[in-house]
Amino acid sequence: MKRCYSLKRNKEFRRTYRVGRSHGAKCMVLISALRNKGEVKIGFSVGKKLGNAVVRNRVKRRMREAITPLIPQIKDGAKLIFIARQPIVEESFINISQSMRYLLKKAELLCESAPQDAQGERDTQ
RNA sequence: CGAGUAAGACAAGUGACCGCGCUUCGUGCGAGGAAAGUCCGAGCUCCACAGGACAGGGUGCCGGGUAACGCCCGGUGAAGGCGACUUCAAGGAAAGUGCAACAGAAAUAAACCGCCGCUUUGCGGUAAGGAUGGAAAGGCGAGGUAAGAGCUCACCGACGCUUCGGCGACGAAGCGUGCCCUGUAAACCCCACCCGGAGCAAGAUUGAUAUGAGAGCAUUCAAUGGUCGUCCGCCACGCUCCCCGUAAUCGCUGGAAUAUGCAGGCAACUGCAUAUCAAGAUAGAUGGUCACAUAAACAGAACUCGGCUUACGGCUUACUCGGUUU
RNA sequence: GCUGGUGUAGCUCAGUAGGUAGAGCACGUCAUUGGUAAUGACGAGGUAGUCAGUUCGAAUCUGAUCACCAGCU
Repeated sequence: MKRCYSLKRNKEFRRTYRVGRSHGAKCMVLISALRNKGEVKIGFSVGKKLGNAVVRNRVKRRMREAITPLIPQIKDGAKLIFIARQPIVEESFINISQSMRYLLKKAELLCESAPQDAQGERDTQ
């Protein structure tokens, strides 16, 4: 995941929290806000309760790696925040990326196009 | 074989595909021994080139090392352990002040009981004995005495002096003093030495907003600020509350650097020569999936170094004690 | 990253130039009441976040460590 897709400023985080709608899964929560213009921006929030710095970094890295193949399919102007929950620490990579797909589908942020979907399927294998 | 003591290095690598940051654009480089805690010491930066006095803080056996240190090395002394070995904030209590609960006759100064003597409602001598206590007037034995007492003597301890050894802390030997002052300085304190303050969110440059709006106080002194706690001294200048705004670049990695060899030193460490350049992010990079029998502990750089402390995995070497066998 | 502060009974807090650790609320028992509340009496509950050190003796002094809280953009 390139740096330019990441959600950075505290202000943007606050705006997304205020405007966005939330969807939950077992190991993470998605907060999403759809704006008309702009690029896709994705932020990750990993709280201190999950563990020490090594654990938190690993969670962030795996979440970033899981979202990367999905970025082209996300609608323009989407601002996303993924909040990690305790079970993600023990979760396998495949489950993480599947639950991300599930959350994005639930939030209706994926573009509907068959070949990209097929690509996603191949990735999960 | 068991129990222990000390020291040391390593704590991940290779390949495939897909990624991330830096970039001299080349498939070049890319977390640790503790990156951690922030407990010390420095570099660097700014504040009056940091001035005076008083506070305040730190260190505290000796010698050496170091840019510096509260760190390290080698010694001395004390304490612990059968031992290998380990630990120690280890100056001064005769400069002064304070504190020592309870118990005990008595706690820093002694006569409550006891013992002895006498001129016996008492007076005097006496610290050998007396359930306490952390600490009770050097210990123990002999002589001595009315009873006792370093009163006298031997040994041990303490203190002082001299000589010798050592750079020194100190040690050894000899002589003398009957021994007149308990503990606590990690209580205040005294002595010696050290410390200006803040910290990369330091600070510099370029922008933007703009001398912003409202309320209160003051308009000579003063007050306030300029990074010291107080005073002096110096400089600047209206101050306080509240609302709005606060971006980018640099600082940012070549350094008391690392590796190897030689030399000096018991060692810590130092000198010389050669070679090398090895993360630099800014919501914060080092990853994901798989294979190699199998990757497992503690753990993630944020200005940089030197230490200390704490967390933790398996391994190697040397030594000590005990048991068994030869 | 840097700088401060706090840990004492179930809860909220006292107490410190070192000497048997206390208050209020809450809890238990008894009294009071026809019964409950309020009230009164009695009682239980702590080794002071943890581990070392100094001291005869540590909640208090010193060091290390753990947890929590606050401030600086």
